[in-house]
Amino acid sequence: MKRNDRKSDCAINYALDMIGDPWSMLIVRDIVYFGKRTFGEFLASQERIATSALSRRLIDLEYKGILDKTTSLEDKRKETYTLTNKGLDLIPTMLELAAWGARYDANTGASSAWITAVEQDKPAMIDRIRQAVRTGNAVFSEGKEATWSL
Amino acid sequence: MKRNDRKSDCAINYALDMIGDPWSMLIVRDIVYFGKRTFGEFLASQERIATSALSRRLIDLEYKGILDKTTSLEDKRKETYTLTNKGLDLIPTMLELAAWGARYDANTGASSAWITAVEQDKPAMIDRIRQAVRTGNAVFSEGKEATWSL
DNA sequence: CTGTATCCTTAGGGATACTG
DNA sequence: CAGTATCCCTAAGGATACAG
Repeated sequence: MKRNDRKSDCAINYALDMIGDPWSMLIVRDIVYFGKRTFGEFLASQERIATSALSRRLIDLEYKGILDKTTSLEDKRKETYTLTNKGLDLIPTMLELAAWGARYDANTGASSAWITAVEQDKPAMIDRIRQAVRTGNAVFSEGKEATWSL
Repeated sequence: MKRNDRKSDCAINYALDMIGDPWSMLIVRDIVYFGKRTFGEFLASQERIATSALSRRLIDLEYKGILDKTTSLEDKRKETYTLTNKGLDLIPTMLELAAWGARYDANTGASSAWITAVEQDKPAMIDRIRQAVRTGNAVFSEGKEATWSL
């Protein structure tokens, strides 16, 4: 029996069943930070996820109610992935992960300014981020985390 | 090549490398929520981790600087696991996971009172939790999450 | 180009035996 | 009891082919 089959009445355990794998939060990050919405955009992420893995993750996240998949209006072949409300509610968790990571990872000095800004007034920032994502804007303008626009 | 080998300058990616597996945060939870400190106590968690898996997780978390392992003063055979500062700093992330999980998991209604209380004044609660953990106290008095004491 | 299917490989959990 | 070692098995990622 695999761990995922184990139920418990713990909310943390539930959360880990939902997004406690190595990729899900990175997909959320790609959407929130970089405004990504398509398969190809996710595929081009820094961490080089394989197509098969990405495909499964997207299906899984949709099944779990974290992503919505809709056919693009412009290009019918293209599917567009957006965060559901359940997915948008992961923003605070994502920010805490980022803050913790930035604190202890020697390689992420560049993003510390942004992290610090978020810490100043977290609830307000979460609102602004949430709004930005819902309206299709990205937190970061480029592939770099150095320049953010909120 | 496995995903863990992939470096990126993303703080979230770093955080996921550290604690993005299915067990690490549950061990942190066991320490923070229930005041657990020994192998046997972790082993008895609701989710029934196997001895071998627990052993590897503990070694790994110590290696990553999240846990400290010290020989118990009373019983020399017994190792005691405590959170480092780096580990204690995971408390905010853990609380966000719990809040998110409680919101969307139908089975965790029992813990919502506690979650609500934390949301009232999160920074203060984090401090109190941190202090409690450092002094060896548990947030929850029993195996149930219903009764908390802070 | 978007996404899935296939095949291969591996990390890591489960059960259990075992050492101290 | 604390913890590790061994063996097995499965979930899931990587590479790639390929279908729409």
